[in-house]
Amino acid sequence: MIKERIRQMLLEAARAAYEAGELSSADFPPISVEEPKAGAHGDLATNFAMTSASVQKMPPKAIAQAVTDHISDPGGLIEKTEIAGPGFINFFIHPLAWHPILDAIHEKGGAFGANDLGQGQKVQVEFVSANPTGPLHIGHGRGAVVGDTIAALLLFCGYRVDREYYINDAGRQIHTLGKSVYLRCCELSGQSVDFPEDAYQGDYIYEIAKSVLADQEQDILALDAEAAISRCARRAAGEILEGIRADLQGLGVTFDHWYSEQQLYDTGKVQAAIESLFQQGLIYEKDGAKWFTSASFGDEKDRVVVRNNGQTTYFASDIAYHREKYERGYQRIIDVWGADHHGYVPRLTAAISAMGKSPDQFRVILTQLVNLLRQGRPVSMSTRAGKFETLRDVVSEVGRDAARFIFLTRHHESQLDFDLEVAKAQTNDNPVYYVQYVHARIASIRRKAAEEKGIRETTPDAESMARLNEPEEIQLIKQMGRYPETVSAAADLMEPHRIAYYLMDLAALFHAYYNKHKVLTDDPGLSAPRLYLVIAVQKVICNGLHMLGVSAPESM
RNA sequence: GCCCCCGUAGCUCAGUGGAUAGAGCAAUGGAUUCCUAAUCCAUGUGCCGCAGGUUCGAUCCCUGCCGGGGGCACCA
Repeated sequence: MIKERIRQMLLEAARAAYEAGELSSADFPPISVEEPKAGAHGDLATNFAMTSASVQKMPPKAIAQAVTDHISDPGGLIEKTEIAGPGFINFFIHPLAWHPILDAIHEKGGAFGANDLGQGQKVQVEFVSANPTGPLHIGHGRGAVVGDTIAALLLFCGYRVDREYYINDAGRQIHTLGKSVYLRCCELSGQSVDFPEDAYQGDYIYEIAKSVLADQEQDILALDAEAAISRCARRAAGEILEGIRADLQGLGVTFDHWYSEQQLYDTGKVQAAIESLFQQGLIYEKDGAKWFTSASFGDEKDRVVVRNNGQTTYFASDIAYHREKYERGYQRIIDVWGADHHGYVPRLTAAISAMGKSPDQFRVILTQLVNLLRQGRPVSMSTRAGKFETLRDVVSEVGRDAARFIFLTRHHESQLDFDLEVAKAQTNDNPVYYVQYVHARIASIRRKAAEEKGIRETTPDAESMARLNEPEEIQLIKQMGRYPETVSAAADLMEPHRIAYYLMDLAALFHAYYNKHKVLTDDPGLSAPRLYLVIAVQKVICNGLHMLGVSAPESM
């Protein structure tokens, strides 16, 4: 808010300077006002003079001088300005000018930092979408948390957001799953079976086989093999999906829609999508297969949608699925995938271009892989042997809050080392507690104020607010003032880790303040504004943690 | 061979064109009669992988190379 006012003042000053003949052009580039890294350079600074140099045909320092000479500051916001370096204009803001941020936080509460970037657009975030052929692993957990948090950010920024899970319940993998279960059923009933290597090896297959055998309604072994496999497949996919749903719920992730691939086939939407592309002349036949001309939409080659054996590919149903998404009225579509699918992006983007949708209506977020460690050593993740640490195991070992926070302490396109021991440690290696502790500490102060000190939570008058002038207090307020722009940047760039880092920074400032200054003093005129300050901190911490799906405890 | 991600302090990582590149961990020393020590304070370390280019200005953008990881089906 202060940044915006400075920007306005600069613009008016530039105009005034031009009218006074001190600038040669009224053509001003967009004015950027940033916080300098070094405190000695003031609270805010602009490079306006440098970016205007070529238009004005003047040295940056002369432009800076002309502009600063015409700055009008009736509100007394600015303590002083200076021209420095190659032509920066630095602003030193009056410390008390930051105080309105506190009022905004108290007024808006949980809505502080929200904006209307999305303007009510409908957006769908599709994430996880793991095949229901086995339990979720840690990598799925990362995708789940990143997707969930991106959805939360977009919601906070004025989008109408739906979270969706796409169930790959059609096709070969499901058939393989059914076969795996069926063979285990046979094995458990004493038959000797040849269990193929490409079948699912995990112990969970035995569990499902047992439950199939325990089902009294129908003797699976009496059916012919294909019918039995199909029955096993349905049953297994259903059970596994239930497990996935439960695991995600354990991570605090829930979906608005679970969308079935099989349903796309059952309702003829896959055929319709292929037909539509064919009508557009974008599908041709070659070698007995049907190809989509993805190369003409930026992919490196054309891709098969119907194989020469008549079966459609996964790509075909994905085209149909995304067509369906737009038909459901989503203006923006976001897919969160594991980075191992990155090669798939160009062809789906091609398909979406063929639907006449612009690239900014479709975005794929790729999450890089997670290395699961224990005390710095890799935990074996041998899928072949079917033995691996599941997401469920991890969450139950380290807890939801720590798991979620750790997933968000890296840029999603960086690989992540997830160390189980670190995740459990209650040290600053594990910053979730560091941030939560702020919330708990302030809750404790508030209890103490009410119960022992008899200090009421009020909106202090101007006179007592003026006592909120310690450097640590101003720092805290300034940091809280950064929350709205952090939220909009995180949403815009779909980088939820920015919120996590923001919270760690805010927490550090609070802990330092807490150690240096007492909130509850014998001086009511001082305690009241300080209480007002720390309650604001607590609200912002709570907002941010809530955004990340992490709890904000009253005590620890 | 082609594509994607990464390369920043001893380690793990922030830093979407600005001035003197930051944090945590690790190391050393200190702080608790006082609102929760899961906290704080002090002490220092960098050819921002390399080489070009664009720019008034590059860790950031472009090109090439080097190193690490992942992906390249009429599989999903």
